Amino acid sequence: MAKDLSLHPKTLKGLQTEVQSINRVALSVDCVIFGFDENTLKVLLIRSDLKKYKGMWTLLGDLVKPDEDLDNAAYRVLKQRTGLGDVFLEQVKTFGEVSRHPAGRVVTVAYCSLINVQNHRLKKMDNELHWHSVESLKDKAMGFDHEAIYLTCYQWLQKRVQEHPLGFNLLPKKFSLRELQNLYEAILNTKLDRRNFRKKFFSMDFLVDVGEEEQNVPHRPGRLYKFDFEKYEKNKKEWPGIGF
Amino acid sequence: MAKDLSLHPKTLKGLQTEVQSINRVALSVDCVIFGFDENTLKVLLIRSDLKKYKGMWTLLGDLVKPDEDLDNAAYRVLKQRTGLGDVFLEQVKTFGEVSRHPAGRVVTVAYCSLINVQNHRLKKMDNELHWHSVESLKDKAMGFDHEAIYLTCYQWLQKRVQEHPLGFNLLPKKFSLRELQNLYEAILNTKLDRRNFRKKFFSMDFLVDVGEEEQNVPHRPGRLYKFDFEKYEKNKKEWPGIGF
DNA sequence: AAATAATGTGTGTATTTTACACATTCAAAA
DNA sequence: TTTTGAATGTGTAAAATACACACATTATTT
Repeated sequence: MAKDLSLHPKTLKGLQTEVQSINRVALSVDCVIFGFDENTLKVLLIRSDLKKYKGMWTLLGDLVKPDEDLDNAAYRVLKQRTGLGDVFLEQVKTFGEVSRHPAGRVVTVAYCSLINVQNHRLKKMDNELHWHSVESLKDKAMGFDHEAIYLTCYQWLQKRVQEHPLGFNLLPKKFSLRELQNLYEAILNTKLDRRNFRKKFFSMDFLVDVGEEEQNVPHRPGRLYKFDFEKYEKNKKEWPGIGF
Repeated sequence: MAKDLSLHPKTLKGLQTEVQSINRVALSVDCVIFGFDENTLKVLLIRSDLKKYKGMWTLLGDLVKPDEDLDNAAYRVLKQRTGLGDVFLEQVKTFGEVSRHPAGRVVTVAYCSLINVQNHRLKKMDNELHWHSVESLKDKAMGFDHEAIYLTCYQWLQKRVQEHPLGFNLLPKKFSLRELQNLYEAILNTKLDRRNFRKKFFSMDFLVDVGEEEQNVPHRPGRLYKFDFEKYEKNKKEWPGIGF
């Protein structure tokens, strides 16, 4: 049985013995990558090659390297799979059940990423890399504990998108209010009132009219806006108030 | 350089090779244990014995054992130090910077715990185990990256306590509204209006009058209430609304 | 018995949310 | 060219919620 690290951490050498002992686990990151396309919220998955999970879908992940920060590992996976850098990425939760991985103890840190799929083609070298609508995922089986991880991240997104301006990461730089509303409706799986939605976002005062209009829409084009981060930082309210 | 786990996970045997390879790290849990006493929010810390952090304070933690779930490891640490079981404990964030630990790569999963210190004596076997007020911690140095971990958990608590009924875990089963308000004021570091606070909590409709009054107070005693979890579950609102 | 200090209850105002209606503009169809 | 359709863009009233604030009540202490 391992000695207790914190109860008797007398010397650095003693600690090093502990740290380098058998008391170690494999550590991975798994990315839940969301995209928004055709008014649908989608998740990027790859097919599992493992016999045990034959035909099932899994999140994109990899082992964390010994000299690699967690965030960097997640960025690496993301870049590797999508070719995209400088995208939204945030740690959500760590899953460490002993038997969650058939190959042994693997603890995984789940990340949520939001990317703009506009003008983005997946690298088809990975021919089993596909977008799956959140809707369709209800009926699909996922390998490992990836369904639990995905659900955690999806619920995290649903909550988070209501209290922080994350959603814009899923849209092109310039977007119409209709697109923004479609996004929120897709994420929250609700219908929202168009006028109140508009009023809400204008009142928060971080949308800037870029003076352009939608192109190639089969109806009256809407104005295009961009999200102004500085304005948001200046005006954001600190006190949400108690309520539950 | 390690092979990519997800790009080529052909066989279980191959995976096992990866998982059991050098590609492993030490994993620990660290608990930010909050208590509420003398109208003050406090954190339980131990003094570091490490030379590098001589005299500094650190969180309570330990290495996760190879056959131990993360949550269980945190529970174990908590039980070991406080003697308490069945207490509030929730995972907050994982800290995995490569050089965060002087003894080598140690990734740690931070947990936040809320305990009721009423009628609770610390096990003085650990004579360097002490409560520290959140206020006093501003001026104290902490070892490792524990200040960052503590701050993350404190901010997490401040946000969380406003949207979920966590606070009750810091109070005795029966409490007065004044105690509850003092708790919120301590956590949020604000003054709240007594009448509106009262109205707020009564309107949420999960406080049950236990028909008793405060004892041994030097003024008119207040009524005692308890938190009714079932009532909360029934009445809680689902839609907080967009706003940031 | 008086003074003190906290509990317990409203009430009016401001702010925010919600429901809802109509005119405008562009594109496509006639 | 005109008409029609469909979505954009704006406003207003009612309802709900948050906020500021005052006074009577009750137990303890002097």
